Amino acid sequence: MSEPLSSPTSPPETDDAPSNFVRDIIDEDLEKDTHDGRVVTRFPPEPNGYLHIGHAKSIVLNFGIAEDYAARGADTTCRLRFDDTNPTGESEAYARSIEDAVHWLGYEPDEVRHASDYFERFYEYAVTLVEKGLAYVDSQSEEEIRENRGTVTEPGRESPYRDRSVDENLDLLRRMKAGEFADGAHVLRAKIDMASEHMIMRDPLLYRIRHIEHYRRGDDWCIYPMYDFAHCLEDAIENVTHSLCTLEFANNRRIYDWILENALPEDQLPQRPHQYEFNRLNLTYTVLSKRKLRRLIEDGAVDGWDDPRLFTLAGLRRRGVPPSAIRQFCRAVGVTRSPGRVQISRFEHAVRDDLNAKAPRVMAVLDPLRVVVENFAEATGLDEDDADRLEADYWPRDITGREGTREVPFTRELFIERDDFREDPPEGFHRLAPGREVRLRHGFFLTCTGLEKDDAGNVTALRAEIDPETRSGHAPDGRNPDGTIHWVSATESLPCEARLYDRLFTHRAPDAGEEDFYEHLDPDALVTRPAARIEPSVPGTLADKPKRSDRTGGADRSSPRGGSALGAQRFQFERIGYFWPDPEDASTDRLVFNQIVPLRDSWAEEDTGLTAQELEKRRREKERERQKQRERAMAGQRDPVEDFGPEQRERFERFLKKHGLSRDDAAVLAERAALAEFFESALGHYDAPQPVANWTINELLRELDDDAPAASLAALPFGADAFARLVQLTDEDAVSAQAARKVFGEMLAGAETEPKQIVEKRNLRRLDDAAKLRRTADEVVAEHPDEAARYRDGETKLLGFFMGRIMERTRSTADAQKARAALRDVLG
RNA sequence: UGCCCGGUGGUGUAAUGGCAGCACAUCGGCCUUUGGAGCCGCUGGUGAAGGUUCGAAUCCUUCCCGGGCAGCCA
Repeated sequence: MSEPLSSPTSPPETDDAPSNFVRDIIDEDLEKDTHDGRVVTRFPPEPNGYLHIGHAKSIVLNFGIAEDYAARGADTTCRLRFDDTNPTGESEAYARSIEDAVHWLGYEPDEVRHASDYFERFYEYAVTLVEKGLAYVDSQSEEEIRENRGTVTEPGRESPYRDRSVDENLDLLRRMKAGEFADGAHVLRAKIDMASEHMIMRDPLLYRIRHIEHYRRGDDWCIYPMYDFAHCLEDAIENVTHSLCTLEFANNRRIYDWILENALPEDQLPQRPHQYEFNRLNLTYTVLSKRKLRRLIEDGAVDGWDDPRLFTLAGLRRRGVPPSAIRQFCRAVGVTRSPGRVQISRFEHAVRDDLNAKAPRVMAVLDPLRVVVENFAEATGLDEDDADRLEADYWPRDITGREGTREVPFTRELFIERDDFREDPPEGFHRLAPGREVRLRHGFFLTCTGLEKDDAGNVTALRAEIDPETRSGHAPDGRNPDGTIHWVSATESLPCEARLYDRLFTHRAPDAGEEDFYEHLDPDALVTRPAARIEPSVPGTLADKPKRSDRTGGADRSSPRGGSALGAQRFQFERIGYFWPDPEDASTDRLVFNQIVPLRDSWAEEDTGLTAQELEKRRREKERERQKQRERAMAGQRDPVEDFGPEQRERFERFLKKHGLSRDDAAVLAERAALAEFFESALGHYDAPQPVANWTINELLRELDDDAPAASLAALPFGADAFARLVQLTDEDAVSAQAARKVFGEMLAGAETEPKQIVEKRNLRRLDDAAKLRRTADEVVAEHPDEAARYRDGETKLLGFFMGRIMERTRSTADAQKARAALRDVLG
């Protein structure tokens, strides 16, 4: 009976730890031992607002990596670091709420740090850059700086102060720090390149003057570092190995790398932190940006940061969403580099999935309709105002390992859900209607024998009779009603208020269009049911008031808290949804329940997903869209020669006429002078234009740095002659195409650059011995009987699978033609 | 328009040159004292065109579409 609500051991959450590109990178670094087996991550919020579910994704990512890799033996650390470099708007209160939210989510940072503790060190790094001539004090006005930055298509102009001497810069910087200048009088800038095509590199600002009190450092400083300067250094100071941030910082990686490469001592560079960007979490039917959330709150569209309609962590917490569900959701959505919008139904699924096994079932009626059981006394043998106390299970039978029951009073007058009765039931309606019989959950079968209406024609009460033989919920004659409905006693149930929350916006992407997202606000996102009734057992079974003390580390990680035997905070109101007492407004005299998430309701009109028809329509639209795009793509194709200069044109013509290349190939080579030169030089050693062109374009080109093709070509460990000999080797069938690519890989690595030598050393000569290939094919087929059967069954695409196995076994040396023939032979 | 990043069923995500898989949603069936849960099944996808390769979602080229960058914000 006192079965604890939480299982003693939490389920291993790492089981489904998804593979993602960040973990791939970490695996690789661990493999290469880049960081001596350390994996150091961090969650770096600025304490100027509240956290939302998007931050939860980042928290789960960073702390989850620390947990998972620690379990695998790595030396992991994950810190909470406040990125408090801009005192405007930052506060201790925000910092506390953020730390609290991290705890609530179930994580304990290895350490809590503050960027503001590093201000002295940042300054030292700034001095270093100035001394190296890589930073200068600029005294232009804010407007001048903006104007001189240029645009995405026009280069910027250098500041007239750009060439100040190191000594002058040092002096000015010192005086900025000393408070000799007013806000905006000077800034410190990196000296990089005002003409860079990367806007971020046009002499980015490093420090600005701000005579503002910092919530932790007081008046210690009047210059504050910019994000791009501070963040990478914070990571370096903390020995962060993998610095994870969202995609919009991808451009900033250039300056992140630049600062570290130029400010850090040489010996720290090999282990310096690297930034990786992942996709931020977006949800349908809601907004998540700090700015938009703030606006909703300040305008009174919602009731505060913890309004349960909001996807702030405070809101989700108040609504009753368990942290374990949020963690699971965050793991399930995945980490990639493609931005998208996750359907809210996935979130709801995660919450239901979590609560299904954890929330005991009770009954509540949100919109009560009175039912008078006219044969009560006669059927139960009790007095009219007595109660038949029915024993009801807290758990359905498919929830294993959970037991427990309570008594539910069954009286002459009941309440049922108004929705569960129709005077004129539509097709497929399984519930109560005049003359119909339904099962009352945990009790009798009940038949509606009549109804009462008010002057307006609204049904005000029902008359009904129960079958005395069905107290157990079963009929001796085996009949089984279509529907089962929930109910409470009219006289013994308790009044309560229920708050139902729905998505805040009616549009799947409220902030995506031109229009203001306010236009999509759903006024019905909060529906209050003030006259709800709940079975009397509930208040006594509630765990301690949830309040803000819901520190159950994600509920399932620590032992259940005291309180009643059941110790539950969250319930399923049968057939409605999951609920818990509102932490602010519920009290012992006032029952107020928040709906955490409704139950899935396959009877209700589904407005979340798309119907089959809509799906079909979408498909047709997509096909049309594709057709259109095909046309657009074709129309956009232009003659590459159009933009060519005279030299390129000349090369193009030569490749076309003299070497007989295709227009595409000729254009690719002609466009790139260095590559063209290499190509023609290779041709001098092996005069087979098309094969050499293929190799140049498809294999060589990708190894070149786009920004400096000539330099990377010159830096190649081999010349055009060796390259030509490689092409010749494969062209003359001495090695298979795949083996040739292996050889090329080794040439790039540089230890041995003569193709023939590599072929000999690695034993990569083409294998075309028919008997040998036949034996290999036999073995491969014998090893995969299932696939062989499927192939013989007509799944001929599996030939590729078998080819793969042969190539694997022969280290890519097999002659493809002959191997294929052998396979066909064996497979019949 | 310069640069960077991204496009895989309706949605989110796997497949690291070798069988396009998983989850959610949808639809159908089974089961059910919750129209819940569970179980089984169906439908449906690599933005386009060329190229390389025995073999391409993956490599190359071009195009199309979407996002980001011109704060003394982060």
